[in-house]
Amino acid sequence: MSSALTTASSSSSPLSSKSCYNSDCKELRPDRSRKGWRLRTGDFAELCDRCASAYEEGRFCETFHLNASGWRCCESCGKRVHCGCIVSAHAFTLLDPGGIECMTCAGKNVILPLNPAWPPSLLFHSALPDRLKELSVKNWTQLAGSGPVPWRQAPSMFNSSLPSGELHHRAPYEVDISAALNKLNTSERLPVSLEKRKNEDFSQRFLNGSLKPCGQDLCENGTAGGIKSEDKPSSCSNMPKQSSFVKEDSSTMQYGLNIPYAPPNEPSARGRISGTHLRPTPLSSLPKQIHTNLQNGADSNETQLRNGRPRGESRGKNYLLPRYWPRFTDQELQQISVDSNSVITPLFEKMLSASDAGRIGRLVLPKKCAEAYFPSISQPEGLPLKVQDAKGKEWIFQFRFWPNNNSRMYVLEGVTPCIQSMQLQAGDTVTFSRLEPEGKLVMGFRKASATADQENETNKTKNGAPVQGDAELADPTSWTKVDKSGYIAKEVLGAKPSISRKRKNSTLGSKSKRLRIDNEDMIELKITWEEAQGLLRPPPNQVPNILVIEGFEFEEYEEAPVLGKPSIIPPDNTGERIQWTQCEDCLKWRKLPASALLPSKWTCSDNSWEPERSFCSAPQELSTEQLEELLSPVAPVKKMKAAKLEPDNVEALEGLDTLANLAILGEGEASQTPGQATTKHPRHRPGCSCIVCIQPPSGKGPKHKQTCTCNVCLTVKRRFRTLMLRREKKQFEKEAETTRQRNQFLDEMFPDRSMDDESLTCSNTSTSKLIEEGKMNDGSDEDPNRNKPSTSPFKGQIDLNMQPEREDELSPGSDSGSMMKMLQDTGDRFLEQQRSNSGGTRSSSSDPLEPGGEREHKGESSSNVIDRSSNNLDVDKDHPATLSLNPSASMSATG
DNA sequence: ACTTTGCATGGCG
DNA sequence: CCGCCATGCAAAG
Repeated sequence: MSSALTTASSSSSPLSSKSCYNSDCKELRPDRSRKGWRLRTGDFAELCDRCASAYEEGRFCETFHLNASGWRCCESCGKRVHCGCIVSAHAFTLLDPGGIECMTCAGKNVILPLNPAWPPSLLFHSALPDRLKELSVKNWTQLAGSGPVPWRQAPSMFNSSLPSGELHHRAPYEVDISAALNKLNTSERLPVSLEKRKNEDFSQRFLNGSLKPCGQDLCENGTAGGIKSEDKPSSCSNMPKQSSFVKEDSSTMQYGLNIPYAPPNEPSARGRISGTHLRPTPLSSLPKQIHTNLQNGADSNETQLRNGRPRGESRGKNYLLPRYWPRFTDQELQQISVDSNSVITPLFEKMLSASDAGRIGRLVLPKKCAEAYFPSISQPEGLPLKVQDAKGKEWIFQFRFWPNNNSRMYVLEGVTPCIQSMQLQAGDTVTFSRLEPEGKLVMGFRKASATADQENETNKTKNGAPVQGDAELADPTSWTKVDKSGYIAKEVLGAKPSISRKRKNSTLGSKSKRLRIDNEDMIELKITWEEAQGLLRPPPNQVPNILVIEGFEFEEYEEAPVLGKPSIIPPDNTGERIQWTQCEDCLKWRKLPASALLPSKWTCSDNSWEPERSFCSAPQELSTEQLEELLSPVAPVKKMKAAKLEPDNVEALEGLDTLANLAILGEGEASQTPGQATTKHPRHRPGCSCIVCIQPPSGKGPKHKQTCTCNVCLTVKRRFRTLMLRREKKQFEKEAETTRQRNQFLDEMFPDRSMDDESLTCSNTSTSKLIEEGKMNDGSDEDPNRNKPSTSPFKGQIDLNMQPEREDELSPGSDSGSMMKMLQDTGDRFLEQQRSNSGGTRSSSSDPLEPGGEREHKGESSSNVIDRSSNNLDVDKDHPATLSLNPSASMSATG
């Protein structure tokens, strides 16, 4: 496979202690050797001065691997980059369209993982926004129980669902497990009983991919510049197991996942680099942390220092029950972060039991959490523990334990005042995090009510986005009350906290739950990525950087964005930055300062900026015309801005461009006048361009013939075609799955085996073809960005109603004769199928809709008003965005 | 009599 | 079957 890998450093067996680890180097290393890349053992390659210098200066491959294979050129700057060994593993990033980019270039352009794991569903994605959306909405179930969601790097985490066979991916961030591995060296194993644990078992999670980074890291670092066959996945899978049982010693080492949270003040390069390497970020499902470490070998010590925290002797054996996994939202994290220099490490959380919240003032701590994250105590009396709440107030609790069945029961005593101050009760959740580098413990909370509302809302309509009609949105300056992570507390299904006397609400179990929304009935309740985008606002007092990625503008925040009520921010031509938003009650549009952060349930009464319009009876300032203008497609939007529609382009879009466009342009019989409020769906607002809204009410409107090519029909047909194509693709993918996994690994590690093409080819040739076709059809696209090599062929032409995972779907804007024919064909098939199978189970995600017929809203793309200009984005509400989608946040763009 | 403390019990995963 | 932990409960204050 790759001879390049058998490089010097690739010699997997450590050389004699005195020789330079680089086997291409004949020198003996001096007594004081220098560290190179990290090895599987957690140690670092011991290099002689010369090699170490080369390594540190990034010249290692140039020096020693010059003749090895695996050299490629950066697509952006053309620089040669070695892509075939461990040393260079982080020096490049794989581009979606193929090719690689050196980190310098990647860092400039990207804040997202460029070497994603490419889960099957992503294999065909080329447009970044789509990938984002994909990431945001895929694997929802995997989000369950997942850990903190780093808003900057979140995209990577959605890959945690990758099958175990995909352990090959490189660590999303370099995970500093060196310390853990040090322990590995002293390797103390856990009791067998522990090792046997399934599912929640640390090792199990490792194996199934959720702890991939460590595993990958292990692999990567353990293979010292090359991969030997025995080092490949199999060995990777073994390693984690070991490490997962490594016991902690008394050092300051921390195990577990790094929190995928980029310190705001960290050099962007670092953040980006970590981002670019990310991939399957395990959602940090495990609250334990391993600090990110991008410099091989650079900071294991730092890590330890940073986390100066005594460890219990049994800490290493911890794996936490999912119910304790921290599910902080980025918002919560952000709020906790008092000091921008601090990094928050979510540790764990616990739902308060009746006794916890009771007057006794004892909070029972999950044993493993206590042992993992709190100081180790040997006396039952324990220690006073200083804990800071999210407001910065400090509390001192007694952290102690009781002997219990040969074990311990850990409690925090004296929590009553704190609990009361937070107004918590049984069912609410307290969260524990640590501020780095101070190591300060921070206690936060999440009200069950907020969670309940949130979750209900989530599951009813928005998938976690506290938008209109949602429960109270957490006041950004106050406590975080909203859990956007998509989980539902057990109580929320019942009648609120009232922890039943019955122990452990047996019906629902003690685990947090997320109502499944992947059924047809719930689809209409989902929020789209696009909509979610529309809810994101820069954090207070933050001016986002604008990045252009693949032709799309993104807002990049140094801090996590916050959620707000959708609003429209018109162009800033007067110097007065304002936004328009709609009252929840009277639906009148009100003008507010653009900087105002609006709660999801904003009403006129909240209008403190314009007292005379702080009640619903006050007339609307905007005329219908003005509103229309505001809502018009060319109106600037707040969020994700796809390639702009120039008036000239309208022609090109005629007939087949996105539904949204058509609807907005008022073209076609079914379209609605923009600005005209629709009542077709509660979530649809004036200007909503989804298929539901652009159609006349049930039974009304013209009949559609089979040959009809109106927007609606075309859309329906297109969607049907999508469905069919998807089915085919699915089938194909299934077969190719195994191969692809292997290939992905190989491709990523050994690009010289022409991974780009191969992965596509082996995955789905028809899809590739379609992509090709899409490229060709892109001729009418005047998007200036399309010349960018790494740009998706669909940019600017992505249909709102397409499925995120359907990049193979042609944009209707790129009309052609064959396209029309295809639509016709699929449309016919659709109609046929409809005739013969009218009540059958239908795929909710690509449910064909009958033109002009009575329909329910089943997951159509209902673009949020504020997001209308993003109608070129491939958004599908079948893939709701979760607000824990912090990635989206970081990717938001201003209009 | 009431509260606090430390431990025991047993349901549950 | 075993460990966790929510809660019961008795002793101590």
